[in-house]
Amino acid sequence: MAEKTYSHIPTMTIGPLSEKTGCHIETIRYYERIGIMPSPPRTEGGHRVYREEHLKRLTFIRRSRELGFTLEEIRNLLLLVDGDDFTCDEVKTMTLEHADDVHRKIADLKKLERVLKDMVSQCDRGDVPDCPVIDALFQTKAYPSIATSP
Amino acid sequence: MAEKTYSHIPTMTIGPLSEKTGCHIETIRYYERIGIMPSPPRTEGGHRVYREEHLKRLTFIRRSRELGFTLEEIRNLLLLVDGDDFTCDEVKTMTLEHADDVHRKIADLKKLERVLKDMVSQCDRGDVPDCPVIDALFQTKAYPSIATSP
DNA sequence: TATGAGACCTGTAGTTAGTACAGGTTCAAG
DNA sequence: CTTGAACCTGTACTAACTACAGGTCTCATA
Repeated sequence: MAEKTYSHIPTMTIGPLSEKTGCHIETIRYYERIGIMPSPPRTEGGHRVYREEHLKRLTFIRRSRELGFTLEEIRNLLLLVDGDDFTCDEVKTMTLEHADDVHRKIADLKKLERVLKDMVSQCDRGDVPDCPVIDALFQTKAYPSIATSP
Repeated sequence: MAEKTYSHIPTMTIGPLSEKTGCHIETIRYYERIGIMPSPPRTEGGHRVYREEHLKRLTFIRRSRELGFTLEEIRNLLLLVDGDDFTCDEVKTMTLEHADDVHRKIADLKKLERVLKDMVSQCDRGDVPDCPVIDALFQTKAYPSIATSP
């Protein structure tokens, strides 16, 4: 009964980890390459063997990506988590900054939508070859500048 | 008075073109490389010489980019313009499709903003080490799925 | 125990829309 | 004629992956 391996701990290869997290296999390997996922132990043949902690970490990364954090931001969040001396305040600040970014992006896109709709509303005569949209695109400054955030 | 060159047509090198359009020089050369700007004539020494038509075309591209069209979409718009047998309808359709994209993106980002704000609103006790944001990020599905468009 | 399908491996290249050099040449003003 | 700014080419880099090619490992079944 006593085994020298950790076989009593549930492990998995990259395939199941991929299924459980919804991350593509290539993405998981990519995360390892760029250092936000640790290199897991391998089988003798070289296959990656993951444990519960890897699943947790990858879930965290995935979830953060879904929320639009960049990998750089996630890297920082993970540093805080790993250091385990972070304060809630630091995390809150980062999240609020990100929320602001999102907010700005929404505002930019709304302006954009407005301009596009305006342009289209000019052309309601169907199949004439003269096109107000094209005309507008040739204008240097037909509308107040649209500041699309990077 | 009769000159065999086109010196009576206003020309410019890449620097002034860059200034007038707000496109970086490298970007202009890039557009030429990928074929959405034509290769202009050159001086004997190899410097690019642009004319009014180049300025117009680049303005068109710039403006379209500002409006969030991809280079691929712009390529199509330019095909229509170049073919000069396009109908306003085709352009209108493309623009409306793009507007829809933008609309969806706005909706997605709004959901995102909501989730971020919700997460942050959980943590109002300042500097405790236990952080609801981090906790939420470790959850597989703490919120209804956020479909961030590609 | 042999075998074969399927899972896994590494490494490289491509995607989008540019930006940032290095190292060399040309232009135009004085 | 000189000099410094502007221009040239070519390559490499960015973010966040995705998509192979070509080879190896695993493990359930015969």
